[in-house]
Amino acid sequence: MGIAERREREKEQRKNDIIDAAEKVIFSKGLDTSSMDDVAEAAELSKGTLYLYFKSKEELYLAIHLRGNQILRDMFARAVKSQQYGLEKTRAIGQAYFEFYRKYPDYFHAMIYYESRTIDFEADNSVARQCMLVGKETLDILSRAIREGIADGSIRPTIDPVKTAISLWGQTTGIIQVIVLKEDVIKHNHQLSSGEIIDYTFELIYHSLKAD
Amino acid sequence: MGIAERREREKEQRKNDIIDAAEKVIFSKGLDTSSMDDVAEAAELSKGTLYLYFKSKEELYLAIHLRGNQILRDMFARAVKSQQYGLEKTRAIGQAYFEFYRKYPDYFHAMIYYESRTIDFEADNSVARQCMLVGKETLDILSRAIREGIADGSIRPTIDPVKTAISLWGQTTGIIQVIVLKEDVIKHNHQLSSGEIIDYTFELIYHSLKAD
DNA sequence: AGATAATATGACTGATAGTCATTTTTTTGT
DNA sequence: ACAAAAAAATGACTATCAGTCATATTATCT
Repeated sequence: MGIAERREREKEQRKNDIIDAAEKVIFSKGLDTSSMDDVAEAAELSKGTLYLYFKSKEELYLAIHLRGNQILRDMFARAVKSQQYGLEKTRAIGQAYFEFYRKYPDYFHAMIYYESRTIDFEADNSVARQCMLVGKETLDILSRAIREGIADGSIRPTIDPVKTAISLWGQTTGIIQVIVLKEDVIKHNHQLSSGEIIDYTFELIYHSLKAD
Repeated sequence: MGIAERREREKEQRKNDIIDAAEKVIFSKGLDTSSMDDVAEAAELSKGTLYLYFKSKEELYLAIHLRGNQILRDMFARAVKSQQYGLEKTRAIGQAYFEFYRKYPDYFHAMIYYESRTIDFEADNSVARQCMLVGKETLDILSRAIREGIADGSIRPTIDPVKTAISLWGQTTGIIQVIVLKEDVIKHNHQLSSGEIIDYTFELIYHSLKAD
């Protein structure tokens, strides 16, 4: 009998509806100023019901974060396919990251929100677990591109693919974060646009990887 | 008459006492779980009084952040003095940043807290203003080191000192942040220590700057 | 149809940021 | 030295909100 299955599907559906409502509210008002009552109203459910699907506001926000992670992973996968050589794949991944921020700034914000607090990914919390898994997949795409670059001779052979992937991940997240938060200050103090800084950063990274 | 001046001094002193108390509480319990009542009790003042000196919990935390910024700036200044050539100065700055995190993880956390939310530095808010100023001084130390490196031939001449300073600032903050938050995951998934990642990152950056 | 299980509700609780009328302390003018 | 004025400090109070739970509604099973 398919009743249990249907129920499972409906539960998933409702979960998604709640995330949709939460996005609508949080993306328009900001996380801090959005209450669970706001989300409940947007979802046309009572607040208590939200807590049947997500055990805290934090976990609900983490579910939004997860969606962002999935989009980013898919963008990385597409970026890799767009280029032939590993070095260019790596650069394309960096550009995809920045494009992700441009296209989905709210998701990026959700991501960096979790960059400022420690989450217990080991906790038996399916959302946090999934986040970690998708994050690992994303990083794997990057380290694979680097490995390919070494194999095809576009990246210098002394490069360590895994260390480099982790390092680039941090570096790129960091520079985008600086741009998000200090764009105005940088424009005001140094007359530089975010695009210039980003492109320049990718040049630096490119230079640090390319075979001579 | 020196009364106004003494008052000014006393006010400054009290402000500092409050920040001391706030650090004690927040560094031991965490920001989210520390209440203004906790801080008030630690400062042996009523909560209302705190609000005479800081207009919000946020601003009080920003004052802690400012202290961290000042320490970091001073560490950068010392790092620069420790080396002769620009390229080595630049690397020493990076190492000083990581050392700052090691020595003052609580200040680092206060810093990245503000990396996840936009602050209005233009607001007539002396603490935010001071933060921005100290941040600018810190960045100037870095861009000066890079400029020196170009002049002394240790850094390649095509490097743009200001763009590079901004870029390295973001990259380094980003990689330390990744380490702070994902140290366990990285150890578990890739058997890599934070020291290895950091050293490797500095090698990459070094390679991207050095004259050939 | 009645019993049982699964979902949903919203009033309630506890915590806490921020306010403000009142009190206490300090300074000033005589 | 004292009263008036100014400055600093207080803590009870308000508003908001995350999270809970006893109760009600709806769906499923026999």
